[in-house]
This record gives sequence, structure tokens and C-alpha cells, in this order.
Amino acid sequence: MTKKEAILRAAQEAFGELGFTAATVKDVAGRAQVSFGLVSHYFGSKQELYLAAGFDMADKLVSCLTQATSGDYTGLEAVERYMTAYFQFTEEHRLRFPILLRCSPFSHVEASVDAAKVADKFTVFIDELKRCVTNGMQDGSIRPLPVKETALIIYGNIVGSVRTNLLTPYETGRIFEETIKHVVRSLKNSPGQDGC
Amino acid sequence: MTKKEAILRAAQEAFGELGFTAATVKDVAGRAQVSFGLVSHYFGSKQELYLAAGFDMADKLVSCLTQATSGDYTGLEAVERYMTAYFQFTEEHRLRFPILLRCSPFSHVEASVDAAKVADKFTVFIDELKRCVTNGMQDGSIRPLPVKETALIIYGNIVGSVRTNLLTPYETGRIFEETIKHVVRSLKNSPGQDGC
Amino acid sequence: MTKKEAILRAAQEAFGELGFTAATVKDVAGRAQVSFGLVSHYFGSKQELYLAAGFDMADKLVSCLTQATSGDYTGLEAVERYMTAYFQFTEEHRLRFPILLRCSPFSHVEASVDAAKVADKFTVFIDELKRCVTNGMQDGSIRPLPVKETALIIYGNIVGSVRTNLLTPYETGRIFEETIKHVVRSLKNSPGQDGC
Amino acid sequence: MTKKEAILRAAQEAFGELGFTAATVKDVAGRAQVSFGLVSHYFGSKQELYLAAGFDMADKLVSCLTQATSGDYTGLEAVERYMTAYFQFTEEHRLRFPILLRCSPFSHVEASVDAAKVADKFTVFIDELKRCVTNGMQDGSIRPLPVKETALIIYGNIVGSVRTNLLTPYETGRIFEETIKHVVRSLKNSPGQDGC
DNA sequence: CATGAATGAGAGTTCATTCAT
DNA sequence: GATGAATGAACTCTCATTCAT
Repeated sequence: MTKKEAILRAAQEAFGELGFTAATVKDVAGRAQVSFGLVSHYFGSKQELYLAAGFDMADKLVSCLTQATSGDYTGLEAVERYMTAYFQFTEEHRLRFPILLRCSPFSHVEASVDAAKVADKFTVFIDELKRCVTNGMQDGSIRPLPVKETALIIYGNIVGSVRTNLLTPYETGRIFEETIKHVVRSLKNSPGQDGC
Repeated sequence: MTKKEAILRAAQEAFGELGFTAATVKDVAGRAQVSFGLVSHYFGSKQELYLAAGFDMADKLVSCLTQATSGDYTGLEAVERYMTAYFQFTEEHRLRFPILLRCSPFSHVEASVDAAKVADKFTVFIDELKRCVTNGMQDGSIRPLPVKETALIIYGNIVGSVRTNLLTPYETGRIFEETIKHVVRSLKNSPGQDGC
Repeated sequence: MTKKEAILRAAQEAFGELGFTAATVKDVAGRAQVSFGLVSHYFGSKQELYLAAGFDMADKLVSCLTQATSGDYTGLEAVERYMTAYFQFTEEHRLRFPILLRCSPFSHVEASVDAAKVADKFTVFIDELKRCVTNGMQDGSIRPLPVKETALIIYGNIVGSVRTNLLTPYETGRIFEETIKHVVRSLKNSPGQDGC
Repeated sequence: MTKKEAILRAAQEAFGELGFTAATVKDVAGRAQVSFGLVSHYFGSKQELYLAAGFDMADKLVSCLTQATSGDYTGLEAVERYMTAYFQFTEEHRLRFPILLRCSPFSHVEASVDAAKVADKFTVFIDELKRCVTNGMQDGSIRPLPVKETALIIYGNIVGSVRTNLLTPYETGRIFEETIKHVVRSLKNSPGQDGC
């Protein structure tokens, strides 16, 4: 691992744990075991480092999710696979994932960070969900629902459970599995159900 | 409004907008149009002010929610009323609500803030939901589900949509109404459904 | 003397001696025997302090010069009195005068300082000289000369000698008196001289 | 042009424009289009580079001036030629001349630069003028004046006009020509003038 | 009650310098 | 000869906090 990579990983940890303002460049340098001057040398300002750290994590997650949903699946199956992949990713990156919870338009983007860039980066997560939901309604696996709101709600559902699991001190049990079931129950098209 | 109240409201705004670390005491004093010495005078340290601001908002919301769910309702109806009250509260306090998104165990509580106190304060939100879900399963309005996980998921669902609505620049449409429908569809006990 | 005044005087000394970039705010605070936080408290940024220090000195000198030249004098006498007052002022403020040599459009105004404000501040020095020269040509005490250039040259002459006296390690003798004579010889209208 | 020369020229530009402290080695390397390591490689420390840049310019000017004044001229003519050559040189090196205004005992030599070396280097400029003035008084072209002060005043006159022309945003017109006339009028020996 | 002068720890950032390649 | 990775001292500026008035 190069020192540059070490800095990026350390930044993901530190920013994830403490947030943009509370984390310090010295802290990042210490975790990466490099001098703090090297951080500026490679990444310029603290803000640029923050975005680099967040976007690197976002890119990794995106490639995970698109891989999970590409294939010959019904829309509902794709949603399930999206969620499964998302939850798995968070568990595999417990330590460095929280940067993504922070460097996200669903969080309070800190004043000194370019909110537009962040919002832009995240549209892909929602768009991918929209695609799944649209497909699902066409192939009959998902009941008729407003696409935009549904995609946002599913995403909120996912992130809500991730937050509960990663951040709170509460005992969360099998929350990830239950969240998937929760969403599937809500989306599933059961012909004649309402009429029962 | 007394100056003390003005400071508390200003703190809710400032901390909500900027977070604990980035917001400054001077900032709060400026918004409240008082000298910054007065802030310490009334609230002591910055941390104490932060907790006071967050807990004041939490208390207001709790009383809103308990009022909404107390009465002769089925468990499912109570969940609906809980969610409706929650969303309504956020809309009525758009400017000062975000402090609660931050000063919450579902967020990254900043290092210098007492996380235990915060977590403790929020158990009541989950417990109230657990009560509704338990009731619902007893009265037959809610299908059999693991109580703890379900309560956490519903709460995550609510907060996810609130975040999407309050924080993101995305067009969210009728996300609150749809979130309620989403939860109700998922929880509703439809006898014989799976067997159809 | 208030602490604010002490800071201003210390700034005049430190900036005069070391220049904007090389002088440090800590240095200024040390000379004024105050904490460096107080410097920001009163003057904001280093740049603002620099301008405040330079402009305070400029204002003092201006009032000195206008007082010296106001009265019933010929143009040439006024120029003499202007120069005498200028030189006297520099000698009375040997320690703190150099800030004016630096914070001046006749010096390299440092990149981070607002050059326009500085240039603006100094027009009064030249304008006053122009007035004297113009009067002198009207009252016959000064020979016909281009006003603008002459005023700039006299000013350059003054500052040149001040620099030589204050800054160089060279032995300068009676340079101030000789500079006045030098200028007077050059300006004096001696009817029939050229024709001799 | 070798890379070493390119660095020297770049240093003259950068130091002239920004001064010793504000200019950076990286800046110089950038202007010279070489890596910043090469600057140390050739010139050692920043201070050494600064002196090399200043002294190179001083040497060029000295050779210009001595060439201009050597020949069969009266003292007054020699002074005129000295001034003419000086002004011409500044105009020919507008971009890189300012280093000499800074790296000069008539300026505030920055604390980290060896002032003695600088003062030493510049004695030749004054000595050359002293020689002209002495000659002029012997050959009768210059009136009786104190040599040392007169040389310093003339030099101050020259530098004053150069500063006015190169550094200020003021419209300076034909200041160089007028400065020469100004000095000549002041020095010229007009027998019987005072007695007229 | 209310103010703001005063302090100094600690942040981000810049930059000369060294040195392995 | 030429490069730029790496270091850390020193800078400016921000800010919570204390305290005299």
C-alpha cells in the first residue's frame, strides 16, 4: 500500500468517526503514520481530502450495487439483491463505511464542503433503485407505486437501518434481514390481495 | 420571549444547521441578538447548551407523539398516527428540527458530546413504537413480526424520509404520505394473504 | 495608553522593521505585551492591522504637512516648509516611521495588501506639493516647470533622502538640509539667470 | 539559455515582484519551468539565490554605468550620462529590475538577508557618483557642494523617480527627463549667479 | 442581568529543506 | 543532472472560556 492510499484509508476512518469539522488533518496523518505535510502534498486541502475519501467509498459501493443488480432478475429480485449487497458492503467496511453516511446528501453536508458535488455523486444510487422499481412494475413483480417516492423511501429504509446498526448503541438483532423483508412485503404485487 | 428562550431557539437553529463543532457560541449569540457572555451565563458550556437545545426539541416531539397515540386506536392506527404526528412536527419546525437529527443516537454523536445521555433520551421514541407494534399484533391489526426489529425499522423509515425531505436537494414529492402507506402495507395483517 | 493603541504602535514598529510578510502577529502582540488573540479581536486580520498601522502614520504626517504649508507663504517657501516638516517628522518618529516607507505606493506593496487603498491614501501628499508648486509659479518664486512631474520628483527627492538616512548604514551627514537646498536651487526662479 | 540561467531570471522576476519572504522557491521553479529540487541543487538556500539574483542585476547595472561615464566628459556631463544610463537600464529591464530596488541598502533589507553584503555591493554606485561630482567641481561644471551628501542626494533622486515610475499607479509623464533636468539645474555652476 | 476585553490552545496551511532515486 | 516524496517548523486565524465591570 502506498502512502497515498494509506492517507485515503485513514481519512475515511477519521472523517467517518468524527466528521469533517471535528476530525483533524493531524489525526489523519497520525493514523496513516505519515507526516501531516504529506497530506497537503497529495490532496491539497482538508476539504479535497474529505471529498476524495467520500467519493472513493461511493465509487466502490456503486460498482458493488450495479454488479448485484445486473443480470436476469425481476424488479423485485433486483431490489432485494440491491439491499443485500448494500448491507453486505457496510458490514465488510464497518470501520471505513461511515464516511459515506456523512459525505452524503442525506446527511448534513458541512458548510465548507461542496454540497452540489455530493448531491450529484449520489444520484446514481437513487437512479439505480428507480430502474429496479420501474422494471418491477413492468414485469409485474412490484405493485403500482410512484417510482420517485418509492425509490427514495427504499433508500431511506436502507440507510435508516444501516445507521441504526452502525451508530446506535441499541441491540439491533437481525435488522438487515428484517429490513429486506419489510421492503419486499411492501412492494410485492399480490394479485387480488386487496380484494381478499 | 425571554433572552434565555431566544438563546435556546438560536442554538437549535445554529447547531441544526452547522453541527456541534462548526457552530460557534458567538454565532448563537448573534442569532439571538444577545452578547456572547450571556450564553455562558445561562447555559454554562457549549456542550451543555447543545444538549439543552437537542433535549428541548426531543421533549416537544415526545409529547406530540404520545398525545397522538394515546386513545382508543388499533396498533396499526397508532403507528399511522405516530408517523403522521412525527412528519407534521418536522414540517412545523423545519428550521429548528435538524438539531434533533444531529443530537440523536441514529446520527454520529460528536465526540465531545455525551453519547450515553443522548441514547438514553431516545429510547422513549423506540419504546413508544414497540408498544404500538405489540398492541397491533395482539389486536390483530399487525401481522406477526419481531417487535424490536420492526420498531427500529419503522423509526429508521421515518427518519430516512425526514432526512430525504429536509436535507437533500432532491425533489421529494409526496414522500411523507407514501412513507406511511409503505409502512402500513408492510405491517398490515391480511389473513390468508400468503395462502392466496 | 489603551491596549488597542499599544497594538497599533507595536504594529508600526514591527511592520516598519520587518515588512508585512516577515513580521508576525505574534511579534506584534509580544511588543505590545498583549496576547495575540487580542490583535484579531481589535483589528481582524493581519492585513487590516497593516493598513491601520500605515494609515494612522500617514494621517499624522498629513496633518503635520498641511499645518506647515498653510499660511501666507510664497510657493517656494511652502515647498521648503513642507520638506522641513517632513524631515522633522521622520526624525521624531524614527522607530515607527518606516511603516510609511513600506505601506506606500512608492514601495512594493505586498501582494496580500490592497494596493488601491494605499495609492488612494497617498495622493494627498502629491496633491499638496502640486498646490505649492502651482502657487510658486504664479507668485514668481518658482520657475516655469511641469507641475505633475515636479511634484513627483520633489516627493521622490524627499523619500530618497529619508530612505538613505533611515535605512542605509552609510554615513549621511547633513543630508536633510542639503536636500532642501538641492530642491530650492533647482526650483528657484532667478530672472535673467539663463541669459547671464 | 541553460536551466541555471532560467532559474536566475525567474528568481529576479519573482523576488522583484513579491519580495524575499513572500516569493517561494516553488514559485521560482515554476516560472523557470524546472523542478524545485533543481533550485537548491544549483543555488543552495533561498537566501543565496536571492543574493545571486540581486547581485547579478547590480553587476549588470554597474558595468552599464561605468561604461557611460568613462570618457572625456565634464563632471556635470558625467552625472547626466550616469542618470541617463540608469533610467535606460530600468526601462530595458522593467520586469526584472525591481529585485534591485529590494535587494539594496536603500530599501528595507529583509531580516534573513545579509545586509552587510548588500550595503557593500552598493558602495560602488555612490562612489562612482562621488567621483563625477568631485570632477565636476574641479573642472568648474558643478558648483561647490558637499560631495558625500550630494552624491547620496542624486542617487536618492534617481531611485525616487525609478520607484515612482515602476511601482506607483500614478501617471508619471516624462519624469525621467525632468529628473535629469532637475538635478542639472541644481548642480550647474553658473558663475556670478548668486551675485546677479 | 448583561457585556465584551482578554487569553491561549489548537486548527489548517504554507514552505524551505533534505534525500533517495 | 534532475526529480518530487517526505518532513516538520512556523505561520495566521478561530474560538471556548474566564472575569472585571
